[in-house]
Amino acid sequence: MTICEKKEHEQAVGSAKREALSEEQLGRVCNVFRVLGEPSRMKIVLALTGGEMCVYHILQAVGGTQSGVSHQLRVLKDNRIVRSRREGQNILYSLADDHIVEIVAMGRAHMDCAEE
Amino acid sequence: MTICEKKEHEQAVGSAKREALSEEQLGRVCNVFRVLGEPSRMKIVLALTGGEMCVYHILQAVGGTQSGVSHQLRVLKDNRIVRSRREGQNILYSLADDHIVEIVAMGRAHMDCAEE
DNA sequence: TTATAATATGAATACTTATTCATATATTAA
DNA sequence: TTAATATATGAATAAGTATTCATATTATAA
Repeated sequence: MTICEKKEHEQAVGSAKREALSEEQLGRVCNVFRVLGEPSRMKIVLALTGGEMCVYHILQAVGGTQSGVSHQLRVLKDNRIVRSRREGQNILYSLADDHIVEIVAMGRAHMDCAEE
Repeated sequence: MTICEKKEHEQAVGSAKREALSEEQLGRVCNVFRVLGEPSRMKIVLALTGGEMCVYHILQAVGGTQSGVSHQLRVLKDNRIVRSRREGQNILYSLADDHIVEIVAMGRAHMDCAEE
């Protein structure tokens, strides 16, 4: 592979390098997507679109094991996709912010247009 | 774990189940995010935000090996994140549609607000 | 029609991460 | 203060997948 000398490409390379995110920023952007890219977690996020829920009800909504759902909830929380508050014996989970709703909506839109 | 009888939760469970995506739909939504959740691929996508590029220039922009980038490009293409066209000896890659640009922009926005 | 350039691909390996199992913590009720 | 409920967590394993290496394919130029 020697050289492709298209001027537009070289400009694009230049701007790509200038505007490149730091490793840390890149990691943070990717984390949001990586976390949402797992069906078991996406199910939880979609369930929470309907509003705040305790773990017991999340479990009813998405299925699986208590331990599994709990682990996934922690990943979601660590990555600020969801937040939680305690109410008595229950911990109530909800989506962390509106970005999440929008991001998921975009994902669904892409899914629809990517349908074969 | 016996019973949490909050009426709102039960409604949320109900609507979550009614509106649940099929396994196949769920898989498609997740794929978009899973693919974007890998730094090596996100770098490529971000590079292509600046416009169409051949593999050689993508390689210059993101680093890594030729084989590695090529494999990642295939994953991106299979999931309709990018598309490609041949021009002589070169294959030119570009983002598949505007959804991608928007999804990535949202991811960045979430990253910013999730900053500690 | 051979050589070279540009890109793609199969197989193997190395990493990452989801899931499971057993157990721990925290809250309320008795 | 003991028992029960609700949720979380550590460690182990299993599953998935990124990366690498060697090689194949496709297009052009000599």
